[in-house]
Amino acid sequence: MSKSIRIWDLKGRILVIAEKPKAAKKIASALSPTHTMKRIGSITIYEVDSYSSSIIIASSVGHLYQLHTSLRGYPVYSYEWIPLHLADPSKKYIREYLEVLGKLCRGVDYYVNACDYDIEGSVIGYLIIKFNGDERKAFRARFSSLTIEELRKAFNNLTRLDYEMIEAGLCRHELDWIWGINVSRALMKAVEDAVGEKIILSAGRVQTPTLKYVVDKVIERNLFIPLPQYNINITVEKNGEKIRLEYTGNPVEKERDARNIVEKIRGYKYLIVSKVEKKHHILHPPPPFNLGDLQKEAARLYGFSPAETQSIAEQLYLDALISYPRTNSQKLPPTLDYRRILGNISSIKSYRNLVESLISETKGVLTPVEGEKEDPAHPAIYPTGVVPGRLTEKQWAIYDLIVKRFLAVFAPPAKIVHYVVKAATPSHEYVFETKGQVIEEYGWLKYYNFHNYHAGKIPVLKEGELLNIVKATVSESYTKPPKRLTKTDLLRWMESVEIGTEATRAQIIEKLFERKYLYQHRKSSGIDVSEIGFGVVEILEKFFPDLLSVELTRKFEKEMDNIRSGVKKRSEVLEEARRVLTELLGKFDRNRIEAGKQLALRLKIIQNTRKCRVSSCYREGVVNGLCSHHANAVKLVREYYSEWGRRKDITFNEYIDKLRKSKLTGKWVKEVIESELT
DNA sequence: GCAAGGTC
Repeated sequence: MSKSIRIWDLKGRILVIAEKPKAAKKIASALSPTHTMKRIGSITIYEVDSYSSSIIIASSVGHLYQLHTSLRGYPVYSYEWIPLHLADPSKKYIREYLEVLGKLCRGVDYYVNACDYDIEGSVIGYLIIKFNGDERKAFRARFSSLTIEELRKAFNNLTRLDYEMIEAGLCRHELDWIWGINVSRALMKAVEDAVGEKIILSAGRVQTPTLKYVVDKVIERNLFIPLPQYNINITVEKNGEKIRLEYTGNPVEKERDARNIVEKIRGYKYLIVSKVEKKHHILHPPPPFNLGDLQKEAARLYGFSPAETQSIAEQLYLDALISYPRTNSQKLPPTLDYRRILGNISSIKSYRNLVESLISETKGVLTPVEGEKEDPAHPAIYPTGVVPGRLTEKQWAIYDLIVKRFLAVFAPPAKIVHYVVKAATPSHEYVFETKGQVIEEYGWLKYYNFHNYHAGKIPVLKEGELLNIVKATVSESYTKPPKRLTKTDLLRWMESVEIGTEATRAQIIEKLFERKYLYQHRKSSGIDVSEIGFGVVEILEKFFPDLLSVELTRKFEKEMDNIRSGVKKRSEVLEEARRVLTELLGKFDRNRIEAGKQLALRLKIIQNTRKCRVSSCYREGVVNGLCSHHANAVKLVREYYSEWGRRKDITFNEYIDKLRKSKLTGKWVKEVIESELT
């Protein structure tokens, strides 16, 4: 049945189900400007009557059902959908929505699933109709934005229920559930069997690759050995003004080479300006915010965690100050009345001048820039124009970012000059330079004033000019370890490999902290991995390697596509997953006590009889009494000595002493220096 | 109790 149908052709009572209250309201407005509003308890529903039908628009609040099992132990493959408030007491507001929807479902002739048009929306509406109504009398409305035009089109082109999407969505839920629940239970049971303690551990398709990403970075840092390198610094003079130039060949690897270069330079009295280059760049405004971009900016400017920014944005949304924040889109709805919003914003004192300036600068022609990213259900984040009442300092900070970003998207580009001045020795053997950038026109930077561009000056130098050398020196520096990751780095990584969603990424990062796999490093904004964090990754690497890589997500996505295109059935995909898991869990069981002991060691519940010789280490000694990481550190310290020797005259003992005193040396390297090499 | 996903 590919034929579509108009909602107005249905006779009798029709229930339209939206994904959330705000969407229900927009749908009601699109169906009829004269719709009526009714309250049942604390819930609002809308009614639209025609001569032959009565349409009720009601809303869900996201998922109302959750997968659940009453069985203990693993492997467990039997589960059912139960109301969310029964599974999670913190969600008790769900109950009232479910009661209202249940009652409405039982009193109508037709159903329309008008949840967001994606696999989750298909599941949300389907389960409500399946458990409370009659899916044979159900239709689907398909729209990609909540504008009046799109909505009207969707309700004039209702199709049958989209079973391909529903099946794909149900399958995604079930796959995540059987992988997550079974492997989490296996980890917990292992510890319990080994040492009799109940500790909450978990693993999953999104959280585990994220943990593994941090673990790999921390291993790299902990094993880091800095290398010396040499910079040549030169100061020249012009009209009594001193200018510092950088050697274009910096850094130099060998100390002797650097000293030789400086000796030669000192033999010359002056440098010749060989090139003066000015490049004009146009810097276009950034696109309007999606949630990820907002989280990154709030972290960069105010140090807010992604979860905190999300929570504040949700509060602003519920106060109607901003549009829906859980969006990936960098595009504004073309039908939005930008002029009206700007007018309202200008009544806020701190924005009046900015808005006036924007209107005059653009001559009232408001064309927003947009980014590449899209979202099937929502546009980019924008201020609604509702004037805020009292806001906390943090709420104000987020609101201010959103308003200023919204202003900036209409503003003209900024103009920047990049300059490079090069000067060489008379032999042209050695070339030095000074670079910088200067703002010519502020453009959008005036509205979104959160960038460090300076209106500095360009040094006035001409090609062929001579510059007296006043100083030439060598300075020693060291290669730097990779930076500690922050929560924002994790969020950015999750976005880049496309795991998790706008709504869940920040929560999943927090979950890794709740499990105590990760913790905040004391003296920096960075993240460190705990012993149990390392331990869980090591055990999973051994028994459930699929869970550590983002490839599992890619595999799920392919299976969802197969289901949507009819190539595979949900039951086949689940059958395959059960087969794989049963085998892996079986192998795990045969090694469960040993795995449990390894985890218990890291939890410091038991002591290792064959502990690594490094006193602070809880891992097992496997190579000459050292754990694999510390053994690796010893090997690296020896290997790096030859590279240090090539760069600089130094004895082994002096080298070890340098590493011990340097802040750049990795933690495990320092530990083996203390216990093994002194 | 354990996942990941939606939204107040």
